[in-house]
Amino acid sequence: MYTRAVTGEGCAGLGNHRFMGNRTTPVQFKSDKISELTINRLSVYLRCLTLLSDEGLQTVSSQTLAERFNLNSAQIRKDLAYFGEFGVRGVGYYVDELRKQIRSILGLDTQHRLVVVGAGNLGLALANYDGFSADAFRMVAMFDTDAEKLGTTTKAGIPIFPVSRLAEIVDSEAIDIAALAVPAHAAQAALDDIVAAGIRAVLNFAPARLSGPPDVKIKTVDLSISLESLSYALARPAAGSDSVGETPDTIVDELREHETV
Amino acid sequence: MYTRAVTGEGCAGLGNHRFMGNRTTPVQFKSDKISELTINRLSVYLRCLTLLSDEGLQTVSSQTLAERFNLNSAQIRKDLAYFGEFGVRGVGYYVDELRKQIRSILGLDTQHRLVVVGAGNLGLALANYDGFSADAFRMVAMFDTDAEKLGTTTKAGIPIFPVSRLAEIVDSEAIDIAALAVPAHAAQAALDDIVAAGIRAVLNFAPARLSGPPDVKIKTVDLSISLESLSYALARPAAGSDSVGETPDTIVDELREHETV
DNA sequence: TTTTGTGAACTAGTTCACAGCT
DNA sequence: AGCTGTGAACTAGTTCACAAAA
Repeated sequence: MYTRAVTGEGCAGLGNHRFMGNRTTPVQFKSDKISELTINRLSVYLRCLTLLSDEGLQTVSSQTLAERFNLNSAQIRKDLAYFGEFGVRGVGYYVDELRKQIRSILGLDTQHRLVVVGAGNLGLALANYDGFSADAFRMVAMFDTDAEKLGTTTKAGIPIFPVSRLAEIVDSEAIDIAALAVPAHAAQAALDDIVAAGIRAVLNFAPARLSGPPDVKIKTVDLSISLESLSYALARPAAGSDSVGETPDTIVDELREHETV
Repeated sequence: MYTRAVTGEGCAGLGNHRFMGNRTTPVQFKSDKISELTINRLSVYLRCLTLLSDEGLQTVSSQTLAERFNLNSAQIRKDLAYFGEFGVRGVGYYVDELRKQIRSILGLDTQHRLVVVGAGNLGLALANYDGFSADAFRMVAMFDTDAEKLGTTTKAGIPIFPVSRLAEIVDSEAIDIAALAVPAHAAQAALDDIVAAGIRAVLNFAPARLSGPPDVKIKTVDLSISLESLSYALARPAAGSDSVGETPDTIVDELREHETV
């Protein structure tokens, strides 16, 4: 059901930003519960727009954007419409303006400070990973329990601390987000430490179902599940070989409450 | 025209298709088009069952399984029912029997041989990652274009070859699956090489939309999108603080055809 | 014109609730 | 009795198609 937003009541004022949010909440939303799928697509749109911007494009229609990147134009419009009226009829969207809006919606206009818990292969790779936007995300520290690793730094110079100092450093370094890269059996305990330290957003790489308070956002990236679904696809030569079967993107996922394993 | 960009998985029911798997397809399926969501949950169920098996449990009902691991019992039954009748009324499911069935469905009863293309931080971490079941997945080789890395091996002893030898090694080593861990701008070219070498299943870590033939299964794990959705959650203190908001799982995702960026 | 924004229609996915088997 | 397997009901997400704006 289309919440309130749809019933035309939404004269919440387009474009004007009310500061309801205390912290950094620039854009006013028309609807409350926006799907994770929509949010993920926003990231995709942002990436596409950046490419177009680099090409020097000033404006783009949902139609063109969709054709260029194999998206659905109605979906683009609908996704954006949840957050405001960013387009101009007869023209399309102003590329740089829309990029700015999406960055704002996603909270990418403020910098997030990250730590990685678990200095194994994956944790070290994440800490040194240069794939995400450096101005929105800054890697600050790593934590591990292995005495040999403590006091050292990664190749990129990220220091490694004992987990016992997590709360202290989260506080002093204003850490926002933690990536959890410990073995499955240690994941719940590590998550508890992370939550106790005051972090409310966790990117979990442990193949485990974790439980945390409802206000902590846990996004799990499960490599085993991903690989196993490839295994399934191989076992089934079927697939959509019949038609143009396309499938855009999709995502990872998130969960909130209780959860285990 | 629906064509391109769709979601979930392939196009809606159009042509009927295939026959069941020829190769290693032991279980007979009742339905053709099974959702990616269902497949991902199968992996979760398998993990849960393994835990129960380790605890010595012989049988388990969907009810018990759901309570223990915060799943939905009707969904468990429905997911399993797509593939056969594995339960016994009045009893539940035989744990080890069901594990075997799920492994078979997911193709985990045959070993898959993997390569990683891109020997950067992430690629090396993947090659050495010990998180996935060693008997279903075997890491065989890595590929890179950086002359300095060639001829060396990873900590775990995986050799690194030039990308020019990809087709040769895929063939001689019977490689099944490739993980793609190169920078976004090089991803499409690397995918083309992988496809040309005969691989039909790719785990893509590049934050790029890739295009390949329809019969090649590409599963993208996009760390940037994951992080950005956490950023969104932080920007919006809201969340489901209102209710017991639960959100089961969800997944990564997959795509098939053309795709860019 | 062109292109947005959006109700309505449609499709996919989840949960309910119960007939029927053990 | 206990529990599966499954149609039916419901909820979520996507796509259509068009009125209204520029």
